[in-house]
Amino acid sequence: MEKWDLQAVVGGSSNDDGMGNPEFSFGPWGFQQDEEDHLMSFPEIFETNPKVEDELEELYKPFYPHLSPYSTQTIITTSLPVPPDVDEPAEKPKRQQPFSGNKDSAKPKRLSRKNQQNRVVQHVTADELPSDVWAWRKYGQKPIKGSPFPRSYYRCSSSKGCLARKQVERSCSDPQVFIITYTGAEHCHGHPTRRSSLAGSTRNKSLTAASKDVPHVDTVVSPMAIKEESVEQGRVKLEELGMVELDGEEGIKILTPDVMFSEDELVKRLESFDEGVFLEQFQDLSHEIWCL
DNA sequence: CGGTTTTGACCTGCGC
DNA sequence: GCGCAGGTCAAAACCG
Repeated sequence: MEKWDLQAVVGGSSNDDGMGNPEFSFGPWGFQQDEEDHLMSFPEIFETNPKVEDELEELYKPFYPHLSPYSTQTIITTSLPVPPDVDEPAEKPKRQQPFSGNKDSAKPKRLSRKNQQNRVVQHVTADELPSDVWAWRKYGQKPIKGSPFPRSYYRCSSSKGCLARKQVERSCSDPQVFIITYTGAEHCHGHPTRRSSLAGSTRNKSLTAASKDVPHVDTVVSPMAIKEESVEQGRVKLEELGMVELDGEEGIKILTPDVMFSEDELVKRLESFDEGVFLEQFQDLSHEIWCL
């Protein structure tokens, strides 16, 4: 994956990073999805190239989250947002570290269950597993009583102080449905423009049972660093096509699954955007993805 | 080297 | 108070 950095987005919303900087925003804190059809079918491609189907399955899935008959649901269990509070996270009595000694009293403590009241729950299918702009690091996995599938625990790795977390588990009633629960606080930082390193992120997860149960969701690139003027051009044009919905002066809601290009390429494409050739360009992009 | 995943052990909340 | 289950830690291994 050299030429393109691709990122699929199931939900979209607009927000501000708190510093007055507008950004594209995706992820759990503003979920939206429509029922647009798509221009072409990746499964059709795979059917003609079965040998690489497995390898590219994870790649293609995010592009076409609507292929499944299921519809994504988002359940916000409480409407009260947890204020980002990095300096003073919800404190618990210090845990004794039996194997490391009492070596650290300053690092963030675990959140108590009572403090995880702000939960956003999404029910998605494997095809719809959302990939958001945040970088998540898996920090645990536990078997859940009553469910044959384990639950995986992820925390945001974009910023060391970020308390955003999510859990991914399969529904025991319908193994095709994944339950993604976002807990903790909102991200306390801007979206990562690029992952600092991909090391360790590409191991063959398909070889492990755990990964089969809970597919990994990776983060590649966000469009945050794109030239603002180009973004603005793209916004207007995408809105004209009904692909996005401008939300106020700065915000933008993605109404269709998105594809994130490399920054340079996206800028180029936005600058030369032409409705008339949009479909053709999309077909070309799909071909380039296939050629990876 | 710096990032990730894996995984067993430990901590904590909650019900009884 | 006890036990269970969920949530987290951190060492080890892995990867680019």
